[in-house]
Amino acid sequence: MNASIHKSPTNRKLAPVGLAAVRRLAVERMGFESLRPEQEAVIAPLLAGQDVLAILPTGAGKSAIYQLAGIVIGGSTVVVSPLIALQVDQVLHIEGNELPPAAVLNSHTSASERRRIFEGLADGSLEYLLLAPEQLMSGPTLEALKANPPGLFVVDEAHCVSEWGHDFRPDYRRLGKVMDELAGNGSRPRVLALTATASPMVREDILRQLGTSHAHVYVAGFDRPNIDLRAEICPDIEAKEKLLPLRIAEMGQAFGGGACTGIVYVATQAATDTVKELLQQNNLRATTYHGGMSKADRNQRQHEFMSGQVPIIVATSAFGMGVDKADVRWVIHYDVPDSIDNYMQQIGRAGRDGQPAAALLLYREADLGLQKTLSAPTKLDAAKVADVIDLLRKHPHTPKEELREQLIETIGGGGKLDRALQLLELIGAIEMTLAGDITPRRKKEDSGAIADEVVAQQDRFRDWRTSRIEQIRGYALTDACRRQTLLAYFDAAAPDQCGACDNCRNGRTQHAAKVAAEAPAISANAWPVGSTITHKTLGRGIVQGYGGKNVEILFEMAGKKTISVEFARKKKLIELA
DNA sequence: CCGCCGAGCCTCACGGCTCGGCGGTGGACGTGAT
Repeated sequence: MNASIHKSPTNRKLAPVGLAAVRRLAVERMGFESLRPEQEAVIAPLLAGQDVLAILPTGAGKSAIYQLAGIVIGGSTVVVSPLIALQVDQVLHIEGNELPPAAVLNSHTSASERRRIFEGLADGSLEYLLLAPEQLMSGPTLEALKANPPGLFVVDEAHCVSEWGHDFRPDYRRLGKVMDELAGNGSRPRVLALTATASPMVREDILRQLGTSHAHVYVAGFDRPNIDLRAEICPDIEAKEKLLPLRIAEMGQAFGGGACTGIVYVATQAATDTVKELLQQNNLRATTYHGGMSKADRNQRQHEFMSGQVPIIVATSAFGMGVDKADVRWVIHYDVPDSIDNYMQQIGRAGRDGQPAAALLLYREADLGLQKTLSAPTKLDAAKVADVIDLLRKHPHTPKEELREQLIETIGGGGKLDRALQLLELIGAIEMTLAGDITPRRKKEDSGAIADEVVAQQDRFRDWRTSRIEQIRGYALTDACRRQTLLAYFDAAAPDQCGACDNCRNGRTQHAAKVAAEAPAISANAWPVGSTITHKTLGRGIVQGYGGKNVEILFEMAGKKTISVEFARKKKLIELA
């Protein structure tokens, strides 16, 4: 599907006169009564020339922020968005309001359309250009933007930078370099990164990757108080099979009787069918959705669910981004997700209308294993990495395509080479341009030692991924208030007891609070929760909380660790950063 | 690293059990062939 440049009658630039102009535009073009405080809190620093990372809950009007600010800030607005379908939705939304022209650019864009887009950038008639990060790696697109630098560079769904940039979609990691290239012409655009969920670690990762470490970070809050939180421990698959239809039926009753809308998340594509059959045996109508289906199938099933023809959708994590159905009453995880980050994203699809909704996690210990395999990064062999380094040093003038073939022969394909190069660059052993030209650095050091560093880096990444899965276990098994547990992960304030989770309802929370109160009060004299610290061997991390005599720290590279406060003090291991 | 499957075992017709080997396990863009 291709959205074309829309020649709207409002095709004129407005003078950059600041917030007053944005407020007026919001009323005139979008029909708002006024801007929301969160929107102003993001737009104001942007207009003042700052980069901004904004974490705003769904429904806070994220797109309006860049749509309005983009007009007032001179130059075009480039919007990086992870899915073509999302980009097309955005363009349709822009065209529905009286906003300047917008276009999407991707591999399906025809040559003539592409030419019109580049012309639009050159003569200033195109305001919004929506594309995926991969598109920015194409020479012509980058050249067109360098020739006509945008005023505002938006990274929508910015958690993808951290979530996918490490391995799945590495071009997300190269966005910082794209901006460096744009800045090479003396005009680095202002950066606006937008997302609904980002833990402190993910925030730091996003800013580091985008090269905007001094950005203004605005967090509007994570809590979705209308979503009731529950988890049930299931010893085996039979328990899950029994509970799922039962709980769905109960929710139907609780939320007004009859079939009510919900999402069942499963871990594998095959499980979408088996769980759908399980539901059908219990007279529950459901459809399925996963990434292995054809585009047409996916569209059809999504439509069936969105339009209310089928109340339940059984899906892998492929389902959800950009899904904005107001009346989803419940989200049930039949299999555990891979992290609290993704859990929050997925349950956030319930209760968008503000009415009561529920999120239930069916936790089976053995399900963690699958997530561990799925999210485990590729293994790198130190000897082969050393060979790669030697090859790079020996052949600085080999044409890069030829060199790449040799490198793949050395280390293997399947992303291994790209990951190795990415890590070599991270530790400063090579420099790499967007075009893929590589310059070796640290040439006097032993290639074996550098390779060990690369492998150690990869191991720490693996540990971080594993620790995220471990925290799902923590959430499932906790006696504390579930809302508090989730919000603490995101470093967000929470009441002692929310009253809207299973633990609060059955009194477990009060017991947990009593135990905590009886533990020695150590946190006051140690490092405040939420503060950034440096550990002698484990590096930078964020204090997440205290349990007994231990402090829990989420490290950038090493993941979550529990450390004895007394030991850390005695050895002077931890210092406030 | 889980779970499925077949082999082997126990014992006497068939089924139930254990054990070891091995296959499968998310997410999207792009390019280029048909």
